[in-house]
Amino acid sequence: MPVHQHIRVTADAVVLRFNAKEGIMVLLSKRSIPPHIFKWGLPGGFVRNDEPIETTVHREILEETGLRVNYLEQFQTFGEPQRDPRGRILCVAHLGLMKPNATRLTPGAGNKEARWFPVRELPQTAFDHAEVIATALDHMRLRLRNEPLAFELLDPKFPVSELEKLYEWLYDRPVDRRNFQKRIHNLGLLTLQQEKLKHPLQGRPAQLFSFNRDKFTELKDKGTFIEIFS
Amino acid sequence: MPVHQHIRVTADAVVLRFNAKEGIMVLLSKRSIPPHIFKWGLPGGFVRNDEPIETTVHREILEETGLRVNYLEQFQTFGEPQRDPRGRILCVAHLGLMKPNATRLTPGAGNKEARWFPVRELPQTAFDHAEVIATALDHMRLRLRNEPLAFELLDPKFPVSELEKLYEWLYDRPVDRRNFQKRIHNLGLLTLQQEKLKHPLQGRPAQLFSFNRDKFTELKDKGTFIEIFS
DNA sequence: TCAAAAGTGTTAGAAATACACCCATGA
DNA sequence: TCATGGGTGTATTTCTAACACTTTTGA
Repeated sequence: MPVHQHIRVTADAVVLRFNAKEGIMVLLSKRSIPPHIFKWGLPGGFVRNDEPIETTVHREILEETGLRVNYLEQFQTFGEPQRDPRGRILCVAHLGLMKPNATRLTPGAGNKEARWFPVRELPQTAFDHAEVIATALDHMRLRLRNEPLAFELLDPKFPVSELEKLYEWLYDRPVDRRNFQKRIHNLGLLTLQQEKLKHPLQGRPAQLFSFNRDKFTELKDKGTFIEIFS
Repeated sequence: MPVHQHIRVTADAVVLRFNAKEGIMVLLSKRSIPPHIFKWGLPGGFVRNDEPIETTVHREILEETGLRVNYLEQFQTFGEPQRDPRGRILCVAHLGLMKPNATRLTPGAGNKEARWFPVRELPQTAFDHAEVIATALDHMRLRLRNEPLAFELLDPKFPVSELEKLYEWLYDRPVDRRNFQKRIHNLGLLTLQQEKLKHPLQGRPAQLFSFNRDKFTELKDKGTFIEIFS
């Protein structure tokens, strides 16, 4: 049985970035070869024989887009027999998160065209990648309740409103500013920075905060079940 | 690159059962061939070329143990290059749940020996299966908060105390009986049955309840975020 | 001085927690 | 009648939810 098995494996990533104006964006690259030529697909590719799966993902993202994610987590393996016309190919799908700076795409870095798309306005996608993206967002919504993933999408120093707007975009519902601030500050996970946001486009400059990861780890080690937000 | 890829794929399952006396048990089968001969491993095996991954799991569980699970869900793919001495072999790991009846093992059904082990007293396990089991239990603990997985481990009609004890075993902490009942009943997910538990070993016979899946679906469709228990 | 976003407190209702005694059954 | 597990209520505290005006800045 194992001798005759012929299944190939790719590792692909749903890479997200966020900012308050544009919302949540996903990184796609335009396919330059069949199948699904000229459609947009997730960065990723075939796992090398001796390569850890996460390494494949980092390598392919870098090759196809020139970018490096600061957070990567596997979330599901897609394996329907007919999902790829080339034969049986499994896709080990990952969620990748980037901070707003460092997401600039330099055209011509590879031979592929890469672009950020708002998750609510995706182009025509290759294979089952639309389903993979939808599953990634569901996964993100669940994980965000208990894990500090949100901070992987924000600059090291950020205003509370930025965090709040991330939740509003992700869960697609309004959040009460006052209650949100109380709740977040009561958790004790944010450290006030001396600086304020420089040159806001408009309005009063916001206080900046940083995420206190040590405090989070301490709470988690104590066995406290942390509900960051819901 | 894809032409030279030589990676094989297995689908394996952490199958659980539960009862109040013995707690949570996991199904293992004794390996009859190298590597790790005579160690205990998860039921599972190589995915056939045109076979959906879940089908592999059902088939292998049936072949190795004669049992059928009533719930199956993929939770993680394990792919460290050195995890199997035979070469690069990925393991798409699943969580399987069974109801207390229908877990009787009939010896001699296959050529393998299969047994239930308490999750807290595992024997020596093959490959990285101890890690896979630990990850499955973490996954179960998380999913159980929002999904009605607990009922997959209980008989169709069960006393509330059975549900409560499942939570106590899984999270390894005591639960207040009165508060638990209030909370569970307030959710409105349990339907009172006319029957009472027949022939309890000791004490007053308990009222039986069934899980109201329609009600759960209705709440979920309304967008209510359901926290079953934590 | 205007427009835009930031910052801030109180109150009412809901939910969580802590806690102990009586009931139904079989041996 | 005893041992065993099942069933139940109340008071306190904590958390959640609803709600609007003032402050700071740049244009």
